[in-house]
Amino acid sequence: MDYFIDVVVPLSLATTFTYKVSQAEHQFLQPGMRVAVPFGKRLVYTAIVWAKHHETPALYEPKDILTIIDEQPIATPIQLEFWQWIANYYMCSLGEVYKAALPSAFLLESETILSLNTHLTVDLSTLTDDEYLLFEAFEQQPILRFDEVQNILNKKKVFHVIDALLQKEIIYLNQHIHEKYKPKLVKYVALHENYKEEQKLIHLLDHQLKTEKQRALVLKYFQLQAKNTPIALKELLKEAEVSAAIFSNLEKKEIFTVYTLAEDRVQFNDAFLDDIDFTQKQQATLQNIQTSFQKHDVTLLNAVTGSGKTEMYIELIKEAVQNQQQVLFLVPEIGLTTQLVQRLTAYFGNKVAVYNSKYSENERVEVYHHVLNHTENAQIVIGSRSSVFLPFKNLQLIIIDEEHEASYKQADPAPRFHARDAAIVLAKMFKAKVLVGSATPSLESYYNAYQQKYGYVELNQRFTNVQLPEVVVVDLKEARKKKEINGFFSIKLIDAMNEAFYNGEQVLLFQNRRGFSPVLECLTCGHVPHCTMCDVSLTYYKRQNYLKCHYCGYTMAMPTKCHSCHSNELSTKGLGTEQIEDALRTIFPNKNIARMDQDTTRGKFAFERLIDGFKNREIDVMVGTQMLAKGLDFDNVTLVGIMNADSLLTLPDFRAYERAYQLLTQVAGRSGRKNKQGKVIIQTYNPYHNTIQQVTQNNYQAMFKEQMYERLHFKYPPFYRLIRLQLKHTNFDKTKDAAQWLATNLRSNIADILVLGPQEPSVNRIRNKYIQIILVKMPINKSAHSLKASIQKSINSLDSIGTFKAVRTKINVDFY
DNA sequence: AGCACGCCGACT
DNA sequence: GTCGGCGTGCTC
Repeated sequence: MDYFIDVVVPLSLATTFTYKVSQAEHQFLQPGMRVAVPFGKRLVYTAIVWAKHHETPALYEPKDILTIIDEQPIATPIQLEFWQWIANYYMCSLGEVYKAALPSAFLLESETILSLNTHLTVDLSTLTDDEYLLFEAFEQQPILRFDEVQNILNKKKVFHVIDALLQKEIIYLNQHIHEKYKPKLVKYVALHENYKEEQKLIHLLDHQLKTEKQRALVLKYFQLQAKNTPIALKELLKEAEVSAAIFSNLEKKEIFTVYTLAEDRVQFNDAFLDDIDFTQKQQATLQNIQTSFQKHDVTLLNAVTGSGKTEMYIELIKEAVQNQQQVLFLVPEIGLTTQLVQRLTAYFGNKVAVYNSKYSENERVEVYHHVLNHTENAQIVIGSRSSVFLPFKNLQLIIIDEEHEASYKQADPAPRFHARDAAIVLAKMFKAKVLVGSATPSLESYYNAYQQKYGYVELNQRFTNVQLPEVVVVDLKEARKKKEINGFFSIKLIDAMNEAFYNGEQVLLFQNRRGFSPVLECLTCGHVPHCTMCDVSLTYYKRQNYLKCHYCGYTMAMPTKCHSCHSNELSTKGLGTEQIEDALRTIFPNKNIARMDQDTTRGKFAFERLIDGFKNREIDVMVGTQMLAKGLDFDNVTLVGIMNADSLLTLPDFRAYERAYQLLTQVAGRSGRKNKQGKVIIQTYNPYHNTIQQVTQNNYQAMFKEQMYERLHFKYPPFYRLIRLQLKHTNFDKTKDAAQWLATNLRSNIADILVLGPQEPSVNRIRNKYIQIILVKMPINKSAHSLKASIQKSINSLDSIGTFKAVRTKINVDFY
């Protein structure tokens, strides 16, 4: 009998691949274990075992695997089932899910290593120039990596040179696989065994220590030893306040020895438990959630900002933790959750682990292992969307905070999954409970609650007598007419800022655009500089004095003359955060002004530094983009200004009004503090716009009703499922023809769906590739599964047409 | 997705 | 003649 395994390779390929194994290997291997397999001519991939069987493939000769990597599966059966669901639902390959699901350090790199055959005398006259050059390099250094060869020959295509040397047996080749994960080693200190006996110890203390510093070091050692935990060298030196030189001296004299242990990077200080002071209202809400969980697996918690949502979460987590269950706490963007992590660790100490892409690979691997082994150290995982892929064993509670956030939906690369929706499916597999929370729920979730598919709990009272802020709308047209305006700032806004400053309070200003101004225009001929590779105008940055593309990052120096007519009358149009910052400095020259957007929060701690500066009240005004809206709690902000609400209302997106409502409400929620009502000023040219009115009246219901009507009428979610197909190619006509062909094919072959387009997106060229969009809508009550299969079929036919092969199709299910 | 292979035009 | 550009096909 022959033995085979089917494996998933980390590529975007639709099928699994079959390899041959020995009987012993077959017995040992289980689905979820990693194996290294040869793939194609010279690649090695870390594949994951999907299935075992005895069916000999008819059409090809299976290769053998190279090695087994794991002793135990690193993916659980539930995970593999979950991967399959993601691949089916979001129409992508298992390989793409596999790649997204594991920390990339688990996907071992294959590295080709070339070594010199030292037993051979080489006839140099038979070598070409390149071959000779490479041979010389080998004589210097007998082992070379592939990329080193590329450097030596100073070109990319080096295979033929290597091949030639391989043929002549001058060099040989071996695959070298290495784990990327290295545990961090920490040096610990122990007294040398010479001093185990008390006699000698006394002798040491009395006679052998020559200096005060040496004595201090040894005494501190004994002091720390009393705690009965390993003593880290670093800690000892710090506590004793001596330098490393003094220690190494004692080490040489064989008084101390050093040993190393692997240290977990992910460590927090011990918990200090604090009882939460619950208002009656909160107590009742908690009760309501628990009652709702008895009937519904998913419950929506609609809680206004500042109502003590987090305390509610903590209580629920406490219960799960007491029962040894695992908890997943999903958050939209981890950079903004430092405050949350601090609060949870205060209650649960080391039981809390954080999992997100901003942490290092090694930290991710550690959390993964902790979850896999169901250790205490990761009973509660706070994480961004990728943490739904962790290898949970006993997951019983999932909390999804700020559930309406669009960043839960992954856009690129595949799998283009929605973490909220995926988490709900995952919960079903575990029979776990899900709490989705928001102050401004997504229409989808609210509708689910409305239809009683989800349970629903409301908490509409703020925690500590903080009233909801007063919202004032300023009509910019009117203000301009009456000359009640100073640049971009209405007099009302300036007055309110002055009042806040007078009271020693802080101000947040929101503007949806970064840079100085999004358009540079020639006043003579109207020419606007565009990105050379994308169909967008370049954003002007005054500080750096350059123009930058927000799609591909291309920059060019600020022109002094118009490229088209050489006029030097260039003017900026439109408003970005940088320009507001500048204008503020002229109006309030002695106030501290800071800016928070993608451009100022680069680097690991830039964000924290800004937040800390603001918290410590070193900053009077913070100008920022959406980032300001995301769950930051400042206790001294009494005024929030929205520079121009219209930019939110004119976005070409069926969710624009919903998003505008959510964003404005969230930003507004930053205003107000204990015992003082906050103020929000919204500047707009459309003061009577429904959405603006709904925000000022804090009327979610009205927004919900209006938008649901629109969604039903124009056939959008939650009544219809959306699948967005994007076609991309360097040739405009080819892209368009392919899109036309596909749209026609979809229309004629699939009943029950609506096909819109093809159309060009508002930015129709990115990085020199043209884009066409087809939007497929299907009624929510039709079986999505078979319709998706038909769509896939159409795309496959497109791929099989010669001229359209090079056109890339991206599928985005539940497009956001 | 990578990556090799093969075909074609552009240069030492 | 070789180099490198791009289109095509394959990966167990």
